[in-house]
Amino acid sequence: MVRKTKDASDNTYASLLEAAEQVFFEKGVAGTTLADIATAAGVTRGAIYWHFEDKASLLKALLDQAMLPMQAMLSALDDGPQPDPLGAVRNMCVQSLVTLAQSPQQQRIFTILFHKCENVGDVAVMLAEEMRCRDEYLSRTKRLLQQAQDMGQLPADADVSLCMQVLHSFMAGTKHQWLVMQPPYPLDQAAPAMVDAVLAGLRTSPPRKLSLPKA
Amino acid sequence: MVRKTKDASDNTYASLLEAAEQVFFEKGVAGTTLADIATAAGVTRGAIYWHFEDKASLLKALLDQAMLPMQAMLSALDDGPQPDPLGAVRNMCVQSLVTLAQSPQQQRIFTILFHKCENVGDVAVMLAEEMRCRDEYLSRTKRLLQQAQDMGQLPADADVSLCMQVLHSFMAGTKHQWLVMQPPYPLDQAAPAMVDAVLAGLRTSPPRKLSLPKA
DNA sequence: TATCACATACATTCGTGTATGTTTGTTTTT
DNA sequence: AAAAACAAACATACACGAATGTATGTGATA
Repeated sequence: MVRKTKDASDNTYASLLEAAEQVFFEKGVAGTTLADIATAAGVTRGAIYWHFEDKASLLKALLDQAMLPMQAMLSALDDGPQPDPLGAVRNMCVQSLVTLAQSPQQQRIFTILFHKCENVGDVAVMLAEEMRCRDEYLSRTKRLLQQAQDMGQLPADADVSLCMQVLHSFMAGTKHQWLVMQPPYPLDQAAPAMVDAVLAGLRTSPPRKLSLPKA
Repeated sequence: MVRKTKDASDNTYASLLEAAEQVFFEKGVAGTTLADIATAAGVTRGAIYWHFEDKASLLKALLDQAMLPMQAMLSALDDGPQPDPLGAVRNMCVQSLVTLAQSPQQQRIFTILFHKCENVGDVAVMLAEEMRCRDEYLSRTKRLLQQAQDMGQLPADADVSLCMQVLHSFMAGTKHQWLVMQPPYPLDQAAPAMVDAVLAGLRTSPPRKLSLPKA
C-alpha cells in the first residue's frame, strides 16, 4: 500500500506531527527515536525522512504549527493605548490560563517544552527562536503596565520592569506547576481570582524603584 | 598512575560529581555520555563504573549531595505555631530566592533540573522521589498560611490551598525565569519587594473559597 | 513513462555494559 | 620482618545493540 496523491501525502504529514506530539509527550524528545514516531504514525522511517530532515526539523515543525493559535491571538490584540490597561493585562493573563486549561493540545505542547525537552545545543537555539512570541507578549505587557502607571492605576514609584517580572514569573510558574500537578486543580475556574490577587498586590504594594540617581 | 588509597578514591568520586555537574549543565543530561564526564574528570569510564552503576545513579548522587543544604535548612525551621506566620512565610521565600541568587552551585543544579533534564521514565521517578523536600516545603507553607488565616492575617474566606498555589507558582516561576534570563536582574536585591507584593495581594484580595456546601 | 511518496535494505557510528588487565596499598603467613 | 596473598581502584579492551543517514527498490498516479 504505497500512497501517492497530494492529499494522502498531506495526510501522513499531519499524522506524523500528531504521532511526534504523542511520543515526545510520553518518552521525551531525546528519549524517542524516529522509529518510535514512525511506528506510532503507522509508517516507516522512510516517510519521516521524506517529509523532514531530521528529528530537530520535525520538532520545529510541530512547534511552529502549535504556536499558530497564539500568534493569531497576539496579532488580534489592540496594540494602542488602552482605556483600562490593567484590565487589559488581567484579561490577557486570565485568558491565557483558561485557554491552557481547556486545550489538551496546548497542555501536551507546553508539557513537552517545559518538562520533556532539554534546552541544549541546536534545540536551544531553535527554542529561543520559537520564543519570540513570548518576548512579544512580554514587551506588550510591559507597555501596558507602563500605561497603567501613567494613568495612575499603578503607584508612580513602582518599578514597572519588576512588576512585569513578578507577573510573568507568576504566569509561567502557574502553567508550569499546573501541568505537573496530580490531580490538577480546576485552573480555568481559579484563574481569575489568582490573577486578581497578584495584580492587587502590584497595585497596593508593588516593588519600588530603588534608583539613587546620582549620589 | 593508578591510585589506591581511600583518600584518593574519595577524591576522584568528588571530581566525578563535579565533572558531571559541569557537563550536564553544558550538554544536558541525555546529551552527555559517560565518556564526556570521565574525560572532564580526567579519568576513564572505568572509574565511573566503579563508583556508580550508570548515568542515572550518578545523577541521583549529584542531586542527593546538592539537596543536602536545603534539607538542613528545612530541618532547622521551627515547625510549631508561629507568632507571625505570614512573616515566617515571607522570610522563607525571600531567603530561598536570595540563596539561589548567591549560590552558583544552586544555580547550576536548578538549571540542570529545570532546563537540562527530561522528566521522563526512570529519571522521572527519581526526580519525584528527590522532590520530597519540595513537598515538605509546600505542606509547611500551607500550614503556616492556615495559621495566618486562623490569626486573622488572612481573610477568613480566603482559599488557603489556592493561596499556596499562587505563592508556590510565583516562587517556582521566579527561580525558573531568573535562571534563563540574559542578563539576570539582581534577584537578591529585588526578592523582598517581589515577595511582599505577592503576599500583599494575598492579604488584601486573595482567591476566595467558592465552596457551595450542599445546594 | 517519469515522478511522487514512500518502504526496504544497508553501512556506519556511537554509546553502553562487561570482562579482563594492572598497579598499588593492605593484610596474612612464617 | 620479609614475603606472599589479597583486594581496592582504577585503565583497557571487547562485544553488542541501537539509532542514524543514505542508497535503492517499488507501486501508484498524472
